[in-house]
Amino acid sequence: MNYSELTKILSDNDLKVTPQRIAVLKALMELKDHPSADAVKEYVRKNYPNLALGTIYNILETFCKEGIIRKVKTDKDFMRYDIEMHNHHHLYCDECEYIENYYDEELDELLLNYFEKRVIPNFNIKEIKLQINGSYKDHKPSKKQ
Amino acid sequence: MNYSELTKILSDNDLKVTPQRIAVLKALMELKDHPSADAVKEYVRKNYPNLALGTIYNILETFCKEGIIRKVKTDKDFMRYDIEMHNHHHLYCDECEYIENYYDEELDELLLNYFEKRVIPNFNIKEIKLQINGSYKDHKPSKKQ
DNA sequence: TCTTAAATAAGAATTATTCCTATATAACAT
DNA sequence: ATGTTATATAGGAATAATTCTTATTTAAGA
Ligand SMILES: [Mn+2]
Ligand SMILES: [Mn+2]
Ligand SMILES: [Zn+2]
Ligand SMILES: [Zn+2]
Repeated sequence: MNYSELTKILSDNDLKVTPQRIAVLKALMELKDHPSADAVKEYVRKNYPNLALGTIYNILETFCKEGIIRKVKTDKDFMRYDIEMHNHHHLYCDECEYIENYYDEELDELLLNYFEKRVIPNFNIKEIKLQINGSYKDHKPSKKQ
Repeated sequence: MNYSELTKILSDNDLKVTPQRIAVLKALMELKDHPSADAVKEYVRKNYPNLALGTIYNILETFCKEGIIRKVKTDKDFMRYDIEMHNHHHLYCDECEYIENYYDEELDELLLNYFEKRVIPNFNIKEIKLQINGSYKDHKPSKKQ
């Protein structure tokens, strides 16, 4: 994704185009595995060694508010972020920190149909995400993302 | 659940029976809404004002290791815990911190069948949990759990 | 080029959680 | 019942992730 496509994402969301935001946006796209703020920091500082960590948190929060990215739920004590906004679910590996996107339209259809019939009293469903827990048969060792 | 039932849970898991562990176990059962360590602290200190927060974290971690409780994934920066170990899913309210258990055997059956056919390459599924996001039509205001 | 509201850098502060260690105690053996 | 010992706890310090504060910089529009 080139510079003008990245700026478009920002200006489409009424955000000022700054080098920091572009760098964070690019990092989120390159780092496939739902990076943490720290992982984003490591990545962007290759090119912007002075980019403040506080700024990264600001930008991530702004992107969340604008719906450019989402937070990913984990059972660790740090947050991870997801720039893939198309409908998908997640495969969580038991043995490492890897979280993979899982796309399955047939499944989405199945769930949609199921919850059309099966109404949950007093609750208004907006979306359903699957956490698929398990392990990769061949999983790569991985540190904090 | 009475005292001897609580002690049984501990001794069945080869854990020493201490007043602190009993108190935390009881708190987890009384506080239905997937309490945080802090919520457990507030609850147990009604009866044990000196019970150390570090001890609560120790106990929660021990219970997790023994499979007495589980961590609940949220997109907040603190952990929540779940003593309900029967198979269930979660309803996450958009507008407050409430997380409700959702039991649905028909759905579990449906998913089981679906993923018997639909094998995910290189991934070994252990369990599937639904995060059902939405809002209660009549939702109670709620602070940090 | 000028203006200004908004964004950033740098570091302090806060919060959740973990670590450390002296003391206390549950479980078991005598 | 009492003594022994490995383990658990209290209390406080340390750590790590995140948020806050404020002076400075800058993007965007006039
Ligand atoms: Mn994803
Ligand atoms: Mn639950
Ligand atoms: Zn793995
Ligand atoms: Zn609610």
